[in-house]
Amino acid sequence: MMNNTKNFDKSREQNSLESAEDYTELIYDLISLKGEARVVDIAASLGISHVTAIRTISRLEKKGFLITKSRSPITLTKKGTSLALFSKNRHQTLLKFLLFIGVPKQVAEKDVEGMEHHVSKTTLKTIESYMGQHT
Amino acid sequence: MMNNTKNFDKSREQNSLESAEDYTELIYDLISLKGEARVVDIAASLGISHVTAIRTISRLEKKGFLITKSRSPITLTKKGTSLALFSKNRHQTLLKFLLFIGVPKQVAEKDVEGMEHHVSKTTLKTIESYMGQHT
DNA sequence: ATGTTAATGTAGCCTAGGCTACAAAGCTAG
DNA sequence: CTAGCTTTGTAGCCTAGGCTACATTAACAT
Ligand SMILES: [Mn+2]
Ligand SMILES: [Mn+2]
Ligand SMILES: [Mn+2]
Ligand SMILES: [Mn+2]
Repeated sequence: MMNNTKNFDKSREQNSLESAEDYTELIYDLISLKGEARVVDIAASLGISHVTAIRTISRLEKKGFLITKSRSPITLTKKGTSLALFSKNRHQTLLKFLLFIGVPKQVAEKDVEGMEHHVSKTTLKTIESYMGQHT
Repeated sequence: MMNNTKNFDKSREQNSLESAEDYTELIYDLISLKGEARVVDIAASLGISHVTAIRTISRLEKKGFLITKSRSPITLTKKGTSLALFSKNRHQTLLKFLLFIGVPKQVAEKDVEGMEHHVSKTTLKTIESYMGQHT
């Protein structure tokens, strides 16, 4: 107890990456599946208004994750693609793990969407290794 | 992919409970350990300014989790105590689980602080049962 | 008893993420 | 080719959660 300052801090810092992770992951998937990522589809997939999507996307552009061109589909930068791939992999691994220990699929899919953003690389590695040994 | 609207939604809704969970848990611990919970200690423990702590605490009071009295220590309502106990238990369980699968203590303690808020009751139960069977 | 320090509170500013209402641009059918 | 949807964009508002600077209150020590 007490003196967990750093843990809380980290938890909050990381939060600023959550959007980047969810958006890049989603944009990557939209491009794979539909050929392009449009604001409308992003907003629909995230269950938010297109206005909110536009503003978040514009922030992510400033941070170098993606590129927008007025009334054109959104594309990921190298940095954005990296983050998307990393996020997709982590999402996948965590989902598999929850299923592995017996969490029902519906629940696992819901929980992973939030949990994923707080799983460190070390924990991810540990999960992978644990599943490897317990098959 | 696509159509994960509800999962994202849930992930965001739940977010509004995060503060309540962290604050009630912390206040509960402060009372146990120091005999009372004061703004200064809450702010220090969370690594934020006392001003931010005061404002969040006042929001939590409006939501019925705690009671403040000018320049007096903070107390938890029944609702707040319930949430604290639930959060502490969930924190404990998740931490034990991460340690169980081999995550180093420092890392586990950091990750759990964020992850805990996204672990559903179903997943928590699953974790407990899994650990019970694999001891 | 009073001066200093510590704790609490207020004012006012910022960013991220939400929203509605409205405006403009672009596609698509008829 | 133009009328009407669809998509994108803008203006302006809100809340949560951050902050600094300053004010006030309470506690403590000399
Ligand atoms: Mn997510
Ligand atoms: Mn995800
Ligand atoms: Mn926490
Ligand atoms: Mn906790």
